[in-house]
Amino acid sequence: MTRPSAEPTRERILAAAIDLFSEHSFDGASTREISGRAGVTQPLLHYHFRSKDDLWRAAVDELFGALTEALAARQQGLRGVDDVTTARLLVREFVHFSATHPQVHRIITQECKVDGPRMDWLVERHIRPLYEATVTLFARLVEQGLVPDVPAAHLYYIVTGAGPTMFVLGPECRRLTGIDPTDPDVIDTHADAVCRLLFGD
Amino acid sequence: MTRPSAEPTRERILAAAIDLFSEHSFDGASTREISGRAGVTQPLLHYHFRSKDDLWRAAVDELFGALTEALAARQQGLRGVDDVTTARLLVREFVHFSATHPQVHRIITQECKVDGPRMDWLVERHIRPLYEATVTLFARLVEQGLVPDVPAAHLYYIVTGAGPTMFVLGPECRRLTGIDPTDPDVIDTHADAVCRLLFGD
DNA sequence: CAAGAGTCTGATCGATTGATTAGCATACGT
DNA sequence: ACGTATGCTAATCAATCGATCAGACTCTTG
Repeated sequence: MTRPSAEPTRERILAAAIDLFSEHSFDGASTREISGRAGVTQPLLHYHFRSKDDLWRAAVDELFGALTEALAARQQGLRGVDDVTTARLLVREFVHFSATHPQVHRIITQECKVDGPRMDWLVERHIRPLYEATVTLFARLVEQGLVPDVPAAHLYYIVTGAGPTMFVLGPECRRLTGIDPTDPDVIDTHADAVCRLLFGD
Repeated sequence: MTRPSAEPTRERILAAAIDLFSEHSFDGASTREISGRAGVTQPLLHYHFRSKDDLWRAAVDELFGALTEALAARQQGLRGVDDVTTARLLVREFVHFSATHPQVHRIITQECKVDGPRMDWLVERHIRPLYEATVTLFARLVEQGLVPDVPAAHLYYIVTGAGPTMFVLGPECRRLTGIDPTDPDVIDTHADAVCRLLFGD
């Protein structure tokens, strides 16, 4: 048997941290709860990550890295495609990712409603690149009259609001409407709806 | 000088609780922080409200009471008006209220992403009535072809996502876009944008 | 004026928080 | 084979959490 590698445990801790930070907020998720779900002892968190704050940053890096990668990969396959189709498919990809990874928008809504060091870090490191890319694409569409004439920043918040909310509030959605927000058909229906409102039929 | 009445202090405590619960979540807001902002001592919270949980419920009642009242008052003034115009103006009212009271959607996104007694209580007491009213109105509009043919539940989550998100993430919006989400002109622009996407020009 | 109810504070409780320390066990380098 | 670095745990730290209790102050009532 080989010497136990640190990597698998690190990953298990990060996965537990992503879930619990996104569900219970930074303050609400205790290090003991995270270590418990990861199946390790609490001091091990401080061995792999120096502090709770460092653990949060590592978890957010992992989560937003996956989002950025998914969007970049989708865009790679769309070289030469016209702007409307590109935007349509990127919005679909974003809705789909938000449905399968509701933790992203959960963490955003937790950290970005109050000023603080975590918000500063999150915005500059992960959100701003996505925002800039979204806004330049939407601005081109508005210029060409392919999308209602709305300031791009407002379009950004409309998409990032309308797309993920149903899945961020997944448990509420199930209880309130009876609809299962993890059902692939439901996800497709929602992506259709958002795209239809934005780009027309 | 008259004997100090309990009512003003109760209101100050509730106002502080609404702000801090919505900003830092139930776990993240300590009773000492709330009492400090309200200018009273911490044991006084347990005098006016039996527990932190009771205080949270009272604060939520106050907050959602204001929302329900604002929407009801708006609808009262629209007796006899056609469905599209009614929906348009109610959505505008909702966006405006969400902009001036971002605490509403902040608390929803905090409590409704995980099952629990607070979510059950919040959904059945405050959210379901608003949901039912919204869905029946939207279903009529879809039936008349006045709104894209999208299941009403999805329209509900699109509106409750696209409307408040810019204001829920107010500090982020300011930092990310330079736009001041408390500016009345910005609020109007956003309400315009949401209505245009939903109901056309 | 005296008794009592209502409003509020200081002191303190046990529980839980993030963090630190000392030390155990195992596999690798020499 | 021996020493050492790596991965991990048990025990425990001070700080903070929600909550409780006894008592102080003030106005109302009889």
